[in-house]
Amino acid sequence: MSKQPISTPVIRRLPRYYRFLGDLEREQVERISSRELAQRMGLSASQIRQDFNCFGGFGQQGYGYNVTELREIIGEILGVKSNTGCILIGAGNLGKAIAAHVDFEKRGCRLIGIFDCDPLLVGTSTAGLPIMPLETLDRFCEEHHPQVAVLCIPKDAAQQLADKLISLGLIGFWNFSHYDLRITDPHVIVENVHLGDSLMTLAYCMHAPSEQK
Amino acid sequence: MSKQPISTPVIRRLPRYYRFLGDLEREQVERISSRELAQRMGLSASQIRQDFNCFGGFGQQGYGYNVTELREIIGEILGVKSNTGCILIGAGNLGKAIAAHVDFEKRGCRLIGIFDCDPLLVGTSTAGLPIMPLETLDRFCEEHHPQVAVLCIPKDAAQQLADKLISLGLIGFWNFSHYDLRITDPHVIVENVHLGDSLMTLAYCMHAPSEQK
DNA sequence: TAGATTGTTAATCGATTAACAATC
DNA sequence: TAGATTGTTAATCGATTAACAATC
Repeated sequence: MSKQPISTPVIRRLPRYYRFLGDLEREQVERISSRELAQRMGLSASQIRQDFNCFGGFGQQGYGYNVTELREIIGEILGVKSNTGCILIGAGNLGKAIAAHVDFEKRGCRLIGIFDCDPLLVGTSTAGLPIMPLETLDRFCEEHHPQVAVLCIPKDAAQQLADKLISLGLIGFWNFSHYDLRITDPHVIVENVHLGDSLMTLAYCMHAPSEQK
Repeated sequence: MSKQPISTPVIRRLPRYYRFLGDLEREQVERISSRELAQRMGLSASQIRQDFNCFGGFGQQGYGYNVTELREIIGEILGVKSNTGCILIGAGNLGKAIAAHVDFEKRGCRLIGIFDCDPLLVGTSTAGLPIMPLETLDRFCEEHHPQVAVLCIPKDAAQQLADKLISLGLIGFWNFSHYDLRITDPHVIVENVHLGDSLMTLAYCMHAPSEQK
């Protein structure tokens, strides 16, 4: 379907398209033109058409795009129907909130294990899953072959744990530790989330000479 | 100091520079060249010099940059010494985790109030702050003039609440609701955080034809 | 058919990279 | 001084925007 690799900006816009199309579906909008969608999303119509045409022509001249159909196609591209096994490591405040708050299933993921090294947490459960001791991680991975690890651990532990997880076969990291993982293996994908950076950006824009985004 | 507005990509890199320089300081590195820093951060040396020179020349030819000095300057630019009053609305899982996990102070912000509409939560406290009923929001804002609202509320409540908060004088939103706020007022800054989008991007990259970032 | 809107090519804009003179 | 590395200008690259022919 796609001939040349999709650029990062396009990829990052896909989940947002998917979200907006979901909203439109809920509003029972049947079809939408690139112009209308652009207006809603604060993008340009050109950009939207360019983006969609990275993957093929989903629209119809003179008509626009069918909302349901388009949403399904983008969902397909994003792999929302897959079932990627995820484990979460670090069941502190943030870990628990992510386990409870993020709808993994809707995004083609399934949270199958939560781990922590704190004996006080081990045995309790979050999001319907028992928190397991870190010592059982190896065995768990051998048995269940999770692909993604959600890291909610202190920065000092991150790199070492990531390396270990790679050796256990993990190939994706959703990293909330305050540390930028640097992985050499090109097959391993890392998504670093720095909430602090996001807050600082907001703070900067609020006080910058001429507020910009 | 700055003549023309700083571009978004540059702004988004500033907190990351600040973080890495903090690491270097902790490692007691005194000076660093753009080349070395680039290597560490996975950027190009050119880009780093360009970025810094948006704000003025902080380096010294033949020497490089003084780590402590540079970190202080970037901190200054980011406003880490300011004291922006923040309130958090929605003390569910995610709200509590953010209150507890994000170091507001280190980023020039101060969390001064937490609100929720759930009577079961009101009266309890998180991150050393009592959770207050939403009915007291107006009064609180009139008294304490917070500038930033952290929104950890359901998507349906977001836009309406944001509008109300703007009328109460708030000018910045750190928005975790699953809804892209669209604010017309150019003085109001919005930073939308979509954790779900981030997870989807990761999932896409893991399964995309040729994994890219 | 006429009107609308796409898909796609070309033009523009902006960000990154390369190069090098300035200078510590 | 010679070597190193910045600050800054020019060249390149890539993403966004504009334009328009194709077509529903």
